[in-house]
Amino acid sequence: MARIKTENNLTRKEVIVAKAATLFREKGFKAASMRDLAEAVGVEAASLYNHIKSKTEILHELCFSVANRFLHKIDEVEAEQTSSIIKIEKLLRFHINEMIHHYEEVYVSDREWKHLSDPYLSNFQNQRRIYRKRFAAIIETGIIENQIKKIDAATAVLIMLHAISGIESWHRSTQKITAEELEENMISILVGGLVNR
Amino acid sequence: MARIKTENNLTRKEVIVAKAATLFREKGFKAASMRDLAEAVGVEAASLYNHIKSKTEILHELCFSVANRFLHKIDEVEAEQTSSIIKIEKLLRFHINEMIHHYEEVYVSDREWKHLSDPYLSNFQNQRRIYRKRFAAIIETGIIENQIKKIDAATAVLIMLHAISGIESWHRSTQKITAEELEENMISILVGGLVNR
DNA sequence: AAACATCGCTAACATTCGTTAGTATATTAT
DNA sequence: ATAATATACTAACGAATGTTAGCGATGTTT
Repeated sequence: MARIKTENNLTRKEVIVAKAATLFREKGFKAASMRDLAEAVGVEAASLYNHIKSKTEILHELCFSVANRFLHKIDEVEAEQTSSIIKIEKLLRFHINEMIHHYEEVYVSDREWKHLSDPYLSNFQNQRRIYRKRFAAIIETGIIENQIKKIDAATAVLIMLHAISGIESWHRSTQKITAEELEENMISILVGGLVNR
Repeated sequence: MARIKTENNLTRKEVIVAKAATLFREKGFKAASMRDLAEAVGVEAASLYNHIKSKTEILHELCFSVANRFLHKIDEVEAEQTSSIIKIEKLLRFHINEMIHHYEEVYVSDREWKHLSDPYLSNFQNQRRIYRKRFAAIIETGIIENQIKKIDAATAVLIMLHAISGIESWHRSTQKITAEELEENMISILVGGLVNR
């Protein structure tokens, strides 16, 4: 009888969620069926329900684990006694590395959260809105201190975050530059676009 | 008997495709059903098939009409006798305005092309790959001519294109800056991130 | 080895999906 | 007015979906 293999101290549920992240990224949440997921895990569809409550619960787990990591990071960065530019660079580097090393989860959280259902949906949207406001506030401080050129902070945030989601293309490309090169290139362009000179 | 209203010299098919664009953006291609679309158009689901061949055909139409506009534009820009920076700025402004004024179509083409089926799928992917290469080539020329800082051109393209897709957030936000302000802010940050100084 | 909990299986369910067939009703052309 | 065409309707199809019930197999604890 097939059994879900658990390695690296992962629970069976965590194995399912991880496989689901890959599948949701590849096909999209709606197009990925529980039978697809079951096959990827090596088990029958019904067996999944010994470990998870529903398909949507998997999406919850993915979206909120990602959101929490970002919220935790911005807490940390805000508390630091550094310039706005450095704070922004730190946040950007965190985003970039999350997108590089936790590609599937971050991507799914970014693109498929629409399929969450209330109250999780409004909750997620709120967190997201607040996160962006806090990010924008850092930029605004930088503008006041003349480190950053006079731009609309909300627009800047939107550019930064979406630009980073472009790492998706990097993952799928055949001739990749290294992760380090990618990070430095992105920082150079994005931070370079902000600084006042 | 309900009839599809056609205004502005649009065919009934074009009305359906336009409504579909809105629906596909809101719910995603897979989650938007033909019955949803029928309701939006004000007709029964089966009636749609007097005008379109299939659900996927609608997606074809959307994706390729958008892709063709961009290909046409890059043809035009490449032929001009101007600096790389100006060419890039022109392309960016075109992207920005497409995203502002043909939001639904462009967004859907960008996010839902995965649900195309072969041979349209590979065709679309090819066009996309070629477009990005041509965009990157312009950037590389700019680097050689010392107008643009030494960066990986492919990464720059990826940042630019994804950053612009962030206009999605602008559309959904409640307190919008004007379209003109948005355009100038984006150009300032994106072009500012490229130039060699 | 017995008892218990965990896990996976088969079978089936109610829905929803895209789509087709066949027919009725508008609109346009003769 | 009549014929021809375009468009909409109702009804239904087969396939795919998420999920549940019930049972048997496996693993763990006593």
